[in-house]
Amino acid sequence: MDIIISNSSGEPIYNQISSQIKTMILDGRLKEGDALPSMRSLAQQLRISVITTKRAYEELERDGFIESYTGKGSFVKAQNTELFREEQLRLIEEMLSNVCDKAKLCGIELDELREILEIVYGGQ
Amino acid sequence: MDIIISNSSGEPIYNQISSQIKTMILDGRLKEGDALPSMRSLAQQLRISVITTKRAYEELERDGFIESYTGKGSFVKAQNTELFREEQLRLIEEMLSNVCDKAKLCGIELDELREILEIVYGGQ
DNA sequence: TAAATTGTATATATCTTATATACACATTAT
DNA sequence: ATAATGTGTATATAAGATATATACAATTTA
Repeated sequence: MDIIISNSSGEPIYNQISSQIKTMILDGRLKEGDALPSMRSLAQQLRISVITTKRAYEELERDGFIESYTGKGSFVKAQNTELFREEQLRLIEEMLSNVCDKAKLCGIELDELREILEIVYGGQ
Repeated sequence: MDIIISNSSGEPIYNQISSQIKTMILDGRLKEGDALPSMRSLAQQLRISVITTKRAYEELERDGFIESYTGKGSFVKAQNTELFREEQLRLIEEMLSNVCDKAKLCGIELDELREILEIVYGGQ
């Protein structure tokens, strides 16, 4: 499992893990029923504590992405992608609203924002 | 001084204060040389500790927005608005990049993002 | 059924946020 | 001049979030 964590980013490690796994589930790299690495093996691989991987998995379980069974392991659940899309849209709207606030504050026009958006969306 | 703080937002109080004062400086409500409310009076008004207002003012001082003098008070400095604009542009680009990552993850097209951007920029 | 592997729970350490209190400097009223 | 008040500053402390070590419980496997 390719997970990369940064200690300097300021984002909690358990969040980095759960969001990367979320991404893998949503883009199809992980499918319904697939087994996740055990909390211990992932912790060992990332050189962090089991408690931290557990917290990441708890977050994924709370959000309906996986299920864990004592003694067996953790597995990807069936996804409601449409519901997730709606949730993401709400988040994106909020983020764009923050961008607009920042922009207006120093006189950045809508056109300029549109340009930046197109550039960062297009490339990568 | 009209400053509104929220205890439930999750954003640190000192950040809420400093960012609102930054806004006032940048949109012209506060001008070079203007005196800020004393740390004590602002703390009293917001029913928070002096240490918290001090931390907000320290942040503003570190970012070059104000200067504080023991016994006298805190005052707005001359602004380099062009430099600030450049910094904000970098931040905005980063935020838009995050938006695009989120969008691609659940199949949201550039057109849809553009629409949302226009809506949240236009109204308010 | 014993050993190994899995998830879980408890107690602890460190950092960030927010605070109370006491201190140092400048202005103002006497 | 100087005492009183108002200003910013420094130290010690409390509460919450993040990450950990260690021991416990359930399942699988040899």
